[in-house]
Amino acid sequence: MSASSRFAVAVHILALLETNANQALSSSSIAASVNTNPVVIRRILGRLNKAGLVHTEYGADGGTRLARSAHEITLNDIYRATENCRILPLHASSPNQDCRCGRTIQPVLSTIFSNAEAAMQQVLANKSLAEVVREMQAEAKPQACS
Amino acid sequence: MSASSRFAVAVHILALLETNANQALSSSSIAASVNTNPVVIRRILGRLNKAGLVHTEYGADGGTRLARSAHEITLNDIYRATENCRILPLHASSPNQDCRCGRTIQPVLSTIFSNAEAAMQQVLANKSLAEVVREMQAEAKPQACS
DNA sequence: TGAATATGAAACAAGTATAGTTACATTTTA
DNA sequence: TAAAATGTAACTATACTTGTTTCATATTCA
Repeated sequence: MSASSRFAVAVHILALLETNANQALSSSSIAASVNTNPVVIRRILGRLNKAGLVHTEYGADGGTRLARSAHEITLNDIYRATENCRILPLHASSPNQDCRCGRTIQPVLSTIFSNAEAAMQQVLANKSLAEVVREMQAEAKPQACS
Repeated sequence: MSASSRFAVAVHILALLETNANQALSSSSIAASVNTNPVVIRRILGRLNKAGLVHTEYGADGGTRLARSAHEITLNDIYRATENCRILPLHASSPNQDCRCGRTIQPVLSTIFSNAEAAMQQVLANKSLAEVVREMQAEAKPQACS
């Protein structure tokens, strides 16, 4: 029932693009930060491209940049670009339609599951990429203690 | 990772137990409504048993009953009993710790993902099994039209 | 007591998704 | 034209879920 790690990697990629906004980054250089294969990065960049979150250029000196300001990208934008499925799936095979319970459970659950997923996405929608980058910079600094 | 339908099936099972509260149900009869194998049902019942949501008895005339009132069982109780993992996973392998972004992304994401998951579970916690059964009964009746 | 009926658990197969890798065609720039 | 980059296909390994068979164990009742 879990999502994939694509979402986490996608946020990582976009945070990296934001902190290096002066240049286009290649999939290889991104892969070095994520610690994985460049093709894995390119697969995720393909989704982010299709969603209009990044802009990629071919060729020598090519690479990827953010397509819009980090203030205008929410984590939910990234989530929807990278994950396919309902996070709370219904039955694998259809319940027995000759049973009253089997007939009625799925429409009821479908509504509830949609509401639950919407609540999760609302939290993501309230967090921008810019905020994430700011929190990462705070994380990098030593904490003041009392 | 493929998604698990255990949660949906577990709600189905418990709704069936509630609507047949006068008798203990065998895994075979439950399986007939869910349209699957009795062993699949017993695996899920094992989790529900461990969580204290149902009570199972061996032997002829055995079977499973709700361990407490349907008003006192929330969908989040069922969710936590049946699903293991974080719903929004972090990176599959640890990012590059020599990169500032690689070092700081995971603690930041971990907090955000926890908040998002908590919002989802809050929706589930606000819905009792009794409400689900009521909605299923409403679903079974023909709708009045205007 | 012994047959019948349950559960619990182990073992296995099939299906599906992810993550990682290699390889190669294509595009762009110098 | 060479170099550097993307996009994509194909393959492997891994992991999880679902479904299935099998069998030991517990309980009830004739």
